Amino acid sequence: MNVGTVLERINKGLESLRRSERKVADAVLADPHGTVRMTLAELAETVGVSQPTIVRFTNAIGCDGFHDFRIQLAQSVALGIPATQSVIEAQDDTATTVSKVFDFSITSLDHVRRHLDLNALDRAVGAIAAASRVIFIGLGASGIVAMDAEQKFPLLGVPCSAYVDTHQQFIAASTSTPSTVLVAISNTGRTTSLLETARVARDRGATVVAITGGLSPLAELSDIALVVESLDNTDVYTPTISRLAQLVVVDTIATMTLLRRGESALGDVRDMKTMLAQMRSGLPYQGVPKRRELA
Amino acid sequence: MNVGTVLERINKGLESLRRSERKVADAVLADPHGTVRMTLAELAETVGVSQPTIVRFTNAIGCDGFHDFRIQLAQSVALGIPATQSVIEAQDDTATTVSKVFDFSITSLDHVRRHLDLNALDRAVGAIAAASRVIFIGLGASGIVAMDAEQKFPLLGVPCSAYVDTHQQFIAASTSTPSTVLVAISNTGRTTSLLETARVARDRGATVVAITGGLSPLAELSDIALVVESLDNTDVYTPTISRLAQLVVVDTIATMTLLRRGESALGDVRDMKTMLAQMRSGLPYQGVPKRRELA
DNA sequence: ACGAGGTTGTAACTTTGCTACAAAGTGAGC
DNA sequence: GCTCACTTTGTAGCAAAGTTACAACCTCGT
Repeated sequence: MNVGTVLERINKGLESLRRSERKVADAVLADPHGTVRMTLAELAETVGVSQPTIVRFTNAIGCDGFHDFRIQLAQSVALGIPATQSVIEAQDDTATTVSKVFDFSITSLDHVRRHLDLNALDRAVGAIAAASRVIFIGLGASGIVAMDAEQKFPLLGVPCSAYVDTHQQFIAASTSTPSTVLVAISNTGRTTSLLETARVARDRGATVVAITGGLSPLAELSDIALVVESLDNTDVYTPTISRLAQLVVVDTIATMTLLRRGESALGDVRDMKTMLAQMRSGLPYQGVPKRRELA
Repeated sequence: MNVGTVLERINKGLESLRRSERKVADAVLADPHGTVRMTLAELAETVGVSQPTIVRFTNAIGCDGFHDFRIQLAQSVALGIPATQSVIEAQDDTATTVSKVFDFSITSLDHVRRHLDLNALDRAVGAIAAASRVIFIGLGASGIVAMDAEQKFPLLGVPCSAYVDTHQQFIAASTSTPSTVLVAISNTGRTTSLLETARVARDRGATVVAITGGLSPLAELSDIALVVESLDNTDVYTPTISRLAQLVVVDTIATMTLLRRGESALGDVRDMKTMLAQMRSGLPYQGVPKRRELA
């Protein structure tokens, strides 16, 4: 019952509400921000129904009284109005557009945060941490995520590479071994060439990890499927949000891998950061920094 | 006074609180999630102070009574505990680690959403929409953002390219003209080579847009500075969050550019999405789709 | 040690949200 | 087309929560 944010639940349960309660729902959806600051009496007044009706409404959508409703609504509003309930329009001014784009991004991340399969994540980290070689593949926006991963994992001592070219992806998969982990990134999970490549890797005994937007052919053929639901709606104004969530999932895997590697890898990363800061400023190489004690 | 979320404000004002109020602050920070569900009396009980003290505390941190405090705290908690107040630790289990990484990402985006300079953004969009050529440059994580932009802007009819190699960046800047827009992406805003390149473009009359993490040499020399504060803390476990916010800012610019271009560009994007979906599935090219009426 | 300033708690008060019950509306069956 | 059972909505009183005025208490300087 209580899955998703209040706003999502109101939308979903809209049909099963009584007529007066429906009026309440409409009023809340019309101005969620305003509703947060209202008292029970005020809301009843503006909607034009009695106070108990409001309370019954809050119960109907899975809240424990008006108090609980108000808090949950406040939390929902804090994240923003999700893309499923809002559209960017041509007449929106700058502030509105910025709000909407950020709202979409934040609510999307919140959604993934709630729905990520922790068990699958654990297994993916285990596989990557144990791998002799990690290959990230993706096309388009997912290719960006693959390249981002390629920047991150070598820091942790995991030898890895990313390929955003279908031929090179195929070649890499063809040379994989049972100790290889192939991370295939695709929001649709249906891109033909990527599926072929993943099959090749699987048949060569590699572990295939999929980062994908839902149940899909890619998810099915992979050993470990990380489903990152993007809630991308079809509106063309809506920027491609899926890649953000994918990036954060990759961040999470990287962080967890680092945690497993323990203090030694941690020290390496610290040294790297120090040296990188010097390099950026154009300073000559000054030798590997002395290890400070750990925090 | 009321800048930032409640949790941030509590942390900042910690010193200026009375002793009993300080006890309240500590209790709230120790368990923000639990505090949200508490009543005034309960909180007073658990902290070991009187109810009016709680109320005075809420006023001290800029809330209008306990009610307002609870709502603001709920909103703060909904976004998550920011990286400035939390550290990923080796003993964290999977669920905790995931929460923390997502919390850091979401609170960071929320921070940018609140602090983005809308005026600068407007000017950046105006410049890009009017440009004959747009060049995105960045190194490391910011290079990823540049490449992401390169994927997005051509869809809007803006001719653009991204360079993640210092030499190619320099060459591109050297061939820029007054109708060129150079978007330089750098979290530190201090990387020597990037600064040199930006200066070249500026001296050739190009418009330089900086996407950077704070006031920095890069921000100073650019025509339009988009400051995207990242709140990256120095902890090595903390993944590089800056790039996420940069990506969303690029998304925002792209969306606003599309809005300015109007219906014609919009139709192009729709056609592209249709054709791309076919191509992904391995279907042969079936001709440009007929334009449907607009939503 | 005494008193002024600031700090904290007590108690009465106001507002707010909840619930039992009554009234009104709705629809099926005769 | 009327009646009866059931659902839906509102009224009114009540319990609980938050607020405020004031008194007691510390604390620090003289």
